[in-house]
Amino acid sequence: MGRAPCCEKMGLKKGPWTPEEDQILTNYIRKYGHANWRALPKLAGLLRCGKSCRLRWINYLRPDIKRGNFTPEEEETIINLHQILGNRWSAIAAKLPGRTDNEIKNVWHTHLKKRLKQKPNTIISQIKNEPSSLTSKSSETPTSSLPLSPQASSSEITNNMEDIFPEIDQSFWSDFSEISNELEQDYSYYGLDSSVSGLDEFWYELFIRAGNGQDQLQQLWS
DNA sequence: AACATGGTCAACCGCTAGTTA
DNA sequence: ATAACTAGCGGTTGACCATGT
Repeated sequence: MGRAPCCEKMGLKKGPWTPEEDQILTNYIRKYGHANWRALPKLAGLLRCGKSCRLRWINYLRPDIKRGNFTPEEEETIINLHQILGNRWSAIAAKLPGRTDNEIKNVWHTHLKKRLKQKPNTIISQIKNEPSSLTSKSSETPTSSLPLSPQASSSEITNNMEDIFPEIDQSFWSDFSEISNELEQDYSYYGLDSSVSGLDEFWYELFIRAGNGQDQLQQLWS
């Protein structure tokens, strides 16, 4: 499979965007949309590659972008989701309307990672002491009203996670479903307790086991 | 005032998955 | 089936700015 050539042709501009370029790109997309990023710069009259245009639009020019500092609630959501999803920035961004994966990634590396390093046990102890708090805060849905019974099996949990995190894209859930099925088939191999009875305990078990066998878990998520 | 250092964030790079011919 | 291509993702870089010495 050949690698797509990008920005290799001489004459294409790189580096920071000027207000004029922003204006041209915004006007073009408002008028014609962005069905084909590769063709767009030529059609719009920009000396940029399609990739650069796409990034500029998604991370900066899109009208629904929320500017300004992250709220404590947003930061908490990022921390919680990162515990579950790892570095799946686009999946985390899907849970935070108006925030981009790039922005979340930057915030994580510049602020949140350090904060967690200072207090490494905060999240796990929060889960352990008050397991329902994480789920209800991050999903804005009270645990009691989740579409799960306290006796839900892991497959039921898996099937209902799309309702709990509706904005996360479909591909993630198909991956997750596959992994969860494998887990259910061989609980003992991964060291999970098959008597785990509900969502909170399921995640708690998973986090605790991740602490002891992170390699196995990383393999599962990769 | 001048320089060093560290933090922030926009943008780029390289890879993969999905689509099309 | 497979080669060519595009879109999207996560990691990394580098310019800029603030702060410390």
